[in-house]
Amino acid sequence: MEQRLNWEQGTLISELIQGMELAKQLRVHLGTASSAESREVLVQKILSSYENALMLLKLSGSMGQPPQQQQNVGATSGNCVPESPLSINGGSPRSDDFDKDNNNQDPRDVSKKRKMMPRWTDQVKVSSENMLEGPHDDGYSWRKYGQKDILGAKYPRSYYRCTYRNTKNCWATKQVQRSDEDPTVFEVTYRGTHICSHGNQAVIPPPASPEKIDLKSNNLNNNNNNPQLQSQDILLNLRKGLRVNTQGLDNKEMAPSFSFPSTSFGYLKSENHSFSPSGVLDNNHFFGSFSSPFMSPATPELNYFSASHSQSDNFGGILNTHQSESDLTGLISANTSATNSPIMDLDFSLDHVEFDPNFPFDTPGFFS
DNA sequence: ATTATTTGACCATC
DNA sequence: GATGGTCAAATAAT
Repeated sequence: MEQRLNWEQGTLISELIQGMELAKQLRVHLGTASSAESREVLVQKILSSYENALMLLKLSGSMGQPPQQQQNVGATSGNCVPESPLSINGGSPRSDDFDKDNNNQDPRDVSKKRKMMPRWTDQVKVSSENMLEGPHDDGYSWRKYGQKDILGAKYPRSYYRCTYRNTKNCWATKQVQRSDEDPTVFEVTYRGTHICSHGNQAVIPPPASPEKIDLKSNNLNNNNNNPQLQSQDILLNLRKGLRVNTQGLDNKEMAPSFSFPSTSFGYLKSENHSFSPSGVLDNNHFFGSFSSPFMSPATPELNYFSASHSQSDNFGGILNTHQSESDLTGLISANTSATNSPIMDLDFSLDHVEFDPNFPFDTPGFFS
């Protein structure tokens, strides 16, 4: 938790710094004969930065405490949550107990949060070729933490979490269930979004890497071609690209350091996934919401958001900060792909952009 | 030595 | 109580 909060703070600070830098750039632009276009771009960037920062503050404030305490410990979650040792406490090694020890926090927050994490299912077909070599991964580094025989299922379900859960507080998990009907098909249910930067290689899908582990154990760790993750990665990378480039001059300069491989967009539009009927989440959604002046014109539906709902910029940034997943999940509850139903993003974007008037922005130490 | 997997047990939910 | 999800000690792999 501490790590995450620090990370949020860092993100917040960098957003604010970015906003400041952009404002400086804008000032320079104003003093020169720069085009209105580039000024507009800068303005958008600035707005986006500050919106992100505010959103970050809001979500930070609403996280990590029971709702009834929200009004007076908004800052606490940002800075004052008791530092909890990640080490195992002697009496009860279970992390649930660890959570209980974390005062100021509902012990069920974590499980609740996880329950509300965005979730979507991907069906992955593993060719016999891959079966032999071991399926290549989805660009993320997963660590298996459990396996369970599921009632009525022929094959056990495997549970994976992000390898960087501890180091980067990345809470993404996935479940892999081999299909009864077609053993070459694996249903991969992803939960949570990666905040670790280690997924970025997914934008350029890695060559088949041997994951022989599961081959011997009946359940393959099949993780290829996951459009959602791809888009998450794109999101992350886009964010990175934004950052890098906003430190520079304007968006036209970002091309060399940032580009969308065309294949990624292909993945985004791929139909090779199905959503679970329950907590569905399509990250295309996020992608769509992550409007940016830099979005490729080749993605009209994305530009649609960009143009019509610039507020949704927030969530692109926030998503990357892995803010309150419960909040986010709520926001995205009406899941749909950007491709299929951009209208849904309208709600997604606008309903939650308002800031909580009661949010204690002036809480001492909140900005420290 | 470090990192990952296996697996039985614990816990929450229904 | 049954079930699914997670933990963590033991074990294996690197």
